[in-house]
Amino acid sequence: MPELPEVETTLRGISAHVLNSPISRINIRNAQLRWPVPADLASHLLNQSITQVRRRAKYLLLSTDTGTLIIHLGMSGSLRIVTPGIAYDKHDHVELCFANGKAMRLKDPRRFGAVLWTSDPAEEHPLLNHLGPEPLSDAFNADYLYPLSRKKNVAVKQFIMNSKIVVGIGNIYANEALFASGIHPQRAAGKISRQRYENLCIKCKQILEQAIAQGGTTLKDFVGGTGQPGYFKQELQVYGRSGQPCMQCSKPLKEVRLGNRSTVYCTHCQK
DNA sequence: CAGCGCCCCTGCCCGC
DNA sequence: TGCGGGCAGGGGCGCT
Repeated sequence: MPELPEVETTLRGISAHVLNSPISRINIRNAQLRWPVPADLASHLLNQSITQVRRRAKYLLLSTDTGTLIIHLGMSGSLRIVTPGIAYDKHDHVELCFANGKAMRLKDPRRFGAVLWTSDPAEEHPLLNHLGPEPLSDAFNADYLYPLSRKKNVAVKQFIMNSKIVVGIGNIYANEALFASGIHPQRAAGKISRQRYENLCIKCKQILEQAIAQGGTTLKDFVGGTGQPGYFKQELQVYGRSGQPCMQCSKPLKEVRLGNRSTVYCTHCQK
């Protein structure tokens, strides 16, 4: 999936095309996602314009004057801007057509994504109201992270992948940030110094920003809003490189499973 | 209540 | 070439 950089890339790709143009038609081709796509979407959106597009965690928030369309891309979702009428892909679920002649299609083969509507401020939605800070915000720093980590036995990788602690850091970038920080992914969160957390925060930001600059990471099928793949894959130091030589010390990278997610690290460079 | 699996689903890759 | 098994970028939820 789309981790934060891929969602941010999608946001930037779709924004200009979907903003401030009345929605002329909505096609729900397959309502089955993580939750059913609301059948009454059209009643909220038809003839309305999207006045704001933003991201919170990995949620895309498209707001009109009366509410917000919440979109999550799950593991395999992508949004594309197309010309209405071109052939649908097999797993195109939802299409919004705009008066400007563009259409936005959500495709999600694995259906772990979501399309929801809320008439309340989106941040108050139950899926969003408990979320931790954005990793690229100033609020994400050692002053915040270090005290939270005290007495926590959970592995640091799981700690930074917990959206109540900080949002948007998924499996790829958790692996990468820990490698860049020289921190062993299985180290207990509570046993890491303030200084190392400071470094970890900086590395998280650097890696996420670098990935955004490259249009995200395309492993298999991710495309940004205008159909382009991301090029950060070639920058990956550890993710997907189990058994291959460490880029720093050449020792073979090790892989373990942590919280059911593949975890790759260097036994020599990460302590 | 923190923490841990399970599970939702399709597709792809690997080994036999 | 076909098929079964395992695994994949997320995260809500139920159970202990």
